[in-house]
Amino acid sequence: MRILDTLTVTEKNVDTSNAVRIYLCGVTVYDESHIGHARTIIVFDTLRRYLESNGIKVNLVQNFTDVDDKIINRANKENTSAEEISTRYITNYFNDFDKLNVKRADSYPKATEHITEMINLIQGLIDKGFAYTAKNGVYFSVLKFKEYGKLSKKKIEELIVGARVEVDETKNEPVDFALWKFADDSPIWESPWGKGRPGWHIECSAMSLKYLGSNFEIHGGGRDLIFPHHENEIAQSESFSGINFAKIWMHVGMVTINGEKMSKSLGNTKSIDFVLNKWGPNIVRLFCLSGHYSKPIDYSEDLLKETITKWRQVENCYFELALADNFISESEELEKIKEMVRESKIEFDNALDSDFNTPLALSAFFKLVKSVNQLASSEKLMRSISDTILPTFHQMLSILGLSVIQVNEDEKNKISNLIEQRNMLRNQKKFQEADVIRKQISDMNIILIDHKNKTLWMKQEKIGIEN
RNA sequence: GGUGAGGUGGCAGAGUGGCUAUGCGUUCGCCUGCAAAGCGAAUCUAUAGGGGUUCAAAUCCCUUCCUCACCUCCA
Repeated sequence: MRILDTLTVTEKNVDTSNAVRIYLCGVTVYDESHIGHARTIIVFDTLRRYLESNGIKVNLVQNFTDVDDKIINRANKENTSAEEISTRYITNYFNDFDKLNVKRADSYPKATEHITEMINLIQGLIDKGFAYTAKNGVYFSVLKFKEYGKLSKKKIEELIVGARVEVDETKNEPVDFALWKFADDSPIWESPWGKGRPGWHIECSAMSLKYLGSNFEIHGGGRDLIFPHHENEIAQSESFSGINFAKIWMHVGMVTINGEKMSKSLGNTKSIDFVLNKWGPNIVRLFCLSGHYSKPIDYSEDLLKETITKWRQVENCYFELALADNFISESEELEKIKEMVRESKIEFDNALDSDFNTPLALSAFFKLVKSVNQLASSEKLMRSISDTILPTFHQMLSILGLSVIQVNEDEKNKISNLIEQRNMLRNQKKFQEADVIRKQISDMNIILIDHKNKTLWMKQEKIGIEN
């Protein structure tokens, strides 16, 4: 599998000979997560699902930033503690992402639980001459790290000239960034240099080193983290370890709305709670994977509505496969189907192997869906054919993290009985009474499909906008 | 201003030198008691403008225009 590396701007092979170690920059827990966060996390969730489906072990570490000025501000505003705020939004995070069918990462380290590791790292940087103590804190000396700017392709001189923030005169250079910030009010920790809090970037250097070592396979996050966050992480980590930090940097494009970036500061975010209520998890996942991960994707109601149609086809396909009749089919036909399924999976895999091209993989998936619906429509979808297709269909669904609504046995029996009653009435041409039963069934979110010789049913996921 | 990514049919979105991507939409049809869903056919040979290289370019080169992102916290 090849992934485009932001640092070298080349496609690099992912080393899968051992467990693939992935560090994903997660969220700062001061508010609800939104669809932008969801995209990044769904991309990485799908990536890990794909690798795992090929029998490759993955060690996915995703941090929570739970010490930050925004958290403290919010706590002050609500007259509570920073801890209360971060705990609340971590709970909120898991609630949202469980619903989005995102598999739990292998660990979710928190900044506040790794203060010691950060202090050790900062001390190491001071000892090696890369960091210094000043009036307001401990800073990283950017000029000491010769390769600074290599990830974001920025020149240090230009950063110094173009510094837009008010320059803190106590630093040696305006570009130097804080590793430790002195503070007197909670939350604060003791350190060899004085009470205070860690800077933003140091947590990821410390925690990735602790959990994944100093040269792991993939470091990921949103594109907006390239500068300064990931640039600074590289500076810290490589100055400390003396070796390359991550082998591949993988960055996910922004979610825009009306062509503009969705962000808290612009106030145009769509929370995950909102999109889940409106569209449901499958539509949201399909939407997030419908464009190449590296490019921006625009959130528009029309596009999401389109996605509902696509999802209905998948549901239709699923129930056709699940409820196919037990006819005996010709073996010649079966061989053709086997070949079709095999090619479909190869197309799907090739797309993902080639810089995780999910839109291309989705097109392979929808081709398979279409083929099934064609077979069903021409009354050729026998049990044996369904059984040939089902494993691959399920595998693709599982990689994409999609799940068709499940129906229990009681419900199945009830549906079968009602269908039988209705068909009896239909045979007697008592259509009004038959329609009453159909209505009764549709109230259970079951759609009936009248084929020539039998009536098929499917359970549809309820999608908020349709109500 | 600097840096980076882009501009593909009504829409979304692949393709990075030659072969119909794919999907949605729209119209008509099949199926049905009527629907729904599904299927079929039609629409759609598109590649920001201009130059160039080539037997051949959406794909390479030059140029113009436009969009977005990052340069400040941000997934």
